[in-house]
Amino acid sequence: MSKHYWLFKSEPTAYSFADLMDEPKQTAEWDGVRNYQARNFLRDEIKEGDYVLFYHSNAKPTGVVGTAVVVRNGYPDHTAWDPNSEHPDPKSSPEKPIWYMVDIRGQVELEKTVTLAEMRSTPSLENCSIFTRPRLSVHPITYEEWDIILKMGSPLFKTI
DNA sequence: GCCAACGTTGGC
DNA sequence: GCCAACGTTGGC
Repeated sequence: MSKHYWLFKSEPTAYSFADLMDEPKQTAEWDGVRNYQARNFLRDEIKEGDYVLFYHSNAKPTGVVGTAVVVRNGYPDHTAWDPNSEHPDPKSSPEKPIWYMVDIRGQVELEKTVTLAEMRSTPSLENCSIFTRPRLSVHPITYEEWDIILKMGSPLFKTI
């Protein structure tokens, strides 16, 4: 059972990495995903103990800002059948859930944001899912990509 | 099952 | 605010 690596996108005006770190136990439900491909990852593949890069989209600048770890496997997203939630879906119900979420716990804020522009100009990241599948909000990434991005965001660590 | 229209994401 | 790239919807 090897760990897998993921990149989760969030608009910081909606939910930022700082918001996650302000939660009790730095833990939150990753709710509101309403895309089938991302849903499949959340429901079937993302497991407790997997690592997550937290990415800010529609930000200045956009990029990876921190890390998190998955603390609960996929389970039905109850906000879908709450008409007062931000992403209601009347087709989903407790009996027949459509959408899923995991819980994540914030770990470390990067020393510096690894911007999308920096990642785009890094040849070893050219096959990264964020470039090959634009607009997806949950991406699988490789260990190599995880490692490269973390080092880009940790210049002090890198020089030790 | 095809595909046009429409909606959303998200970089710029 | 613009718009490219996709995903979804619904008529046929």
